[in-house]
Amino acid sequence: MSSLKVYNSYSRQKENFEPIVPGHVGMYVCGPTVSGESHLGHARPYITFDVIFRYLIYLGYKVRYVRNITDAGHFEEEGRQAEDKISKKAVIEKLEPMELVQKYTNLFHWAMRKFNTLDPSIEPTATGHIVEQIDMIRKIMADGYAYEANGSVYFDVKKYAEHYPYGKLSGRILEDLIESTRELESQGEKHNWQDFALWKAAPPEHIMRWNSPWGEGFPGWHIECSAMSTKYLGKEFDIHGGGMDLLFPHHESEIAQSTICNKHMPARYWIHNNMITINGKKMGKSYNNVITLTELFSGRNPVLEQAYSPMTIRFFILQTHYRSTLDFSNEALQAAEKGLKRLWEAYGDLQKLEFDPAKKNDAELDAHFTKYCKEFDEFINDDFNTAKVLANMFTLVSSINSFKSGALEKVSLSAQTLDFAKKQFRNYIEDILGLKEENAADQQKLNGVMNLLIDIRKEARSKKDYATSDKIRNQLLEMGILLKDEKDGRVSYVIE
RNA sequence: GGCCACGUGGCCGAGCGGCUAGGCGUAGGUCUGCAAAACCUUUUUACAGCGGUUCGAAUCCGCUCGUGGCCUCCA
Repeated sequence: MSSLKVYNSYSRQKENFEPIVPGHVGMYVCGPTVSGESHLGHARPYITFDVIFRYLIYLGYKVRYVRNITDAGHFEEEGRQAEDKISKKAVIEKLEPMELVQKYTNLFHWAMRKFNTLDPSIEPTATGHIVEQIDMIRKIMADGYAYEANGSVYFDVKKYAEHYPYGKLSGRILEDLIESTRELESQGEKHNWQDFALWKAAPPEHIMRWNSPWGEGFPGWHIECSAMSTKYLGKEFDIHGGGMDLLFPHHESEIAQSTICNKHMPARYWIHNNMITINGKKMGKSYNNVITLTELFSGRNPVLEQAYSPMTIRFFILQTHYRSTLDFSNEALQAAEKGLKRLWEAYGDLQKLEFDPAKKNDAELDAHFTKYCKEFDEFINDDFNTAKVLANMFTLVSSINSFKSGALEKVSLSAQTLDFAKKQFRNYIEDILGLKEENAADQQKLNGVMNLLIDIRKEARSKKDYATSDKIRNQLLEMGILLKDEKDGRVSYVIE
């Protein structure tokens, strides 16, 4: 069997995956900022890394998957006034900051469950690790790579770049950065424009604030991931993941901080997923083109022609390689919906197939099935190419349907091949790709059925055909569905 | 302006030097009281343009055009 190869953003090539500690994998993925509702773009990394997590487990690794919750909020760009997005919005909504954070965290978890993602092993919050962050900043200062200014602490990028390969991950050269400064913003209290904040002094109106050796303030954006990944995964761990848009400055800064503090590059393999676009543009708050997950599930957004179920979206994302951009469109989602349905039905049929010794074995067909099923391993090992795995499945779907329709009635797979195919399909569809039966999506259809029954019952009652009306009500009750005649004449139902 | 990706048949999307990607759609057909659904088959100048390397290029190199990402919060 082939071995796992992953594309490492740091080296810009595919590398054999070899964990630091045999049999164990530590993986850190940048989690959501819970200052607002998650949108389709956010679904991509968490589904992508869920498949990676699942596959590593499938391979037998003991995986510790750490995905943080950024609940401390970050200050805006230098030059503009520092502001904490979370506390700003909380004032508007008249909520406690932590209340707001809790609300969006819950919503995020709800959506992740809908997507059938496995829970991370640890989901640390930034606000819960202020102490660790302060400790880390102190170490960096003690080493002389950070300086204090008016209660804020900045990382000295220029000094770092003199000793370490700053910019390697994102393909940036410090000199270019200096030259490419488009606007001559005042660098203020920073020594150099490229320096980034480790700690920011909080202005009086800032609600989220903590005591620190440098006065009241809040942590800089990048330090939380360095602190939490170090705490739970160690000074060097296997995989660090996130969206491509985090390459710079976020991950570059993380590398710098951790390298100084821990005397070690934090991660061996950097894995980045590409963006989801809409009309060719990245989906993002600043472009004002987001479709939130609740809108997607309910269809309540003007650009949506219909609601799309979580599994449709998961499948849609898996049909593309994670490092390619993926453009949203109703047409593409609808194609995914139909494709998933076809795959799922054939999968069910396959599991029901029984070996029939009375039928003639077709060696060629046997080889065909074996080859295509074996290739699942090869493709997923090739930098998690879920698109190719799915393509192979669809090729076999035709054959499976042929068994069912009778076109291949006269022949049969060998017991061994059938068994292998069943196993591979189950392992990949359910365990690795994380697809599941979608009862929730059928809720709408159930509604239609119920309304039909309710109408029939109404008609029967109006004709005093109580035998029929009672039959409907009583039999539904036996199934656990209670019809309720409301006072205003409407009929509702409850599933018990 | 700097750095980096990408440009595949009606649409979406694999592809990493030779061998069928796949999905959706289309067109035939099977099934069916009718319809829908489902299923089968069909879709063999698709690879932005122009050069080059090679026995052979969508795939490597160069140039041109186009789109996008990062450089600022961002998955």
